[in-house]
Amino acid sequence: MPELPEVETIKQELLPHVSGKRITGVELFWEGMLRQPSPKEFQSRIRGQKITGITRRGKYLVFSLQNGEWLIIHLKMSGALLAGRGLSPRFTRAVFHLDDGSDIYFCDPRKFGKIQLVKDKDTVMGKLGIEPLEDDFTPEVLQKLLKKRKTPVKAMLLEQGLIAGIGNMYADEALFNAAINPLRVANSLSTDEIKRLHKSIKEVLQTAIKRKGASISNYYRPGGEKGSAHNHFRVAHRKGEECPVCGTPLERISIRQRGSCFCPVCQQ
DNA sequence: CCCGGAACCTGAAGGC
DNA sequence: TGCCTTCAGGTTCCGG
Repeated sequence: MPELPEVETIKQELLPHVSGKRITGVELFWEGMLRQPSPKEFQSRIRGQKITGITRRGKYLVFSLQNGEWLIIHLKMSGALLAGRGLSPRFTRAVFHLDDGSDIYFCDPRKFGKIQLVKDKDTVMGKLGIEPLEDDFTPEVLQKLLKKRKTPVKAMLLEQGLIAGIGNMYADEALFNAAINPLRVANSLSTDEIKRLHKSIKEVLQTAIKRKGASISNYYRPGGEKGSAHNHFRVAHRKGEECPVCGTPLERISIRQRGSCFCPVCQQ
């Protein structure tokens, strides 16, 4: 499922396909994915616009258009964007036609993904928290975020208004690498634990980007290839397997209705 | 403000 | 083999 590393990979690999191209039309096969404006207005406002760039903010993909508007896509659980010509991928919910004859297909079996066209991107993303891979995400910043919180640290890591882009898989991986139990109350972490967690978050995300994301569920890159990050997961989605450090069977518990895999020995 | 839980969705996996 | 149930989880919304 697309989290920060997957969305970052899609951004990088989609950019050469769309940069400088003009959108000649959009077909919508399921209108529920469109958050705003109405389908007809969306299609008329986006038609003819040149795509000038793509950025990522948290798990959002942000296309900048020549007229100053923003096409914002969230892939949620199962969304994927494929680039090609004359394809008909399964679960296609929308197709963007470009002026070089190529198409961008938005495929999403679960129909959770959302598309919107806005003039002010802050109305969508203004409440997002800090970007964990930027230099201003320091151990001190993390300490301040943790201090106010009485929730389990795992739940806190998933809050996009605090840190933007971490999802269930990478939260589990970061906590394991920092040897912190996911149920630990956020404001109870020691300075040393916060330093370890900060370092682990950066490393886990950077490494996953190098591996082009994790192809769990429906994640595909724009060319149709999978990522390889999931092959290197140490605890995420590995319930019952042996802990890579101590050999103890990994456990899985539910925290805020999210499956959380961890080692009961290494993460006390 | 803070926290937890339901709803949105449907393919895939597991049980019998 | 096939029907049925359960599970998966990012975000938004709602209630305590």
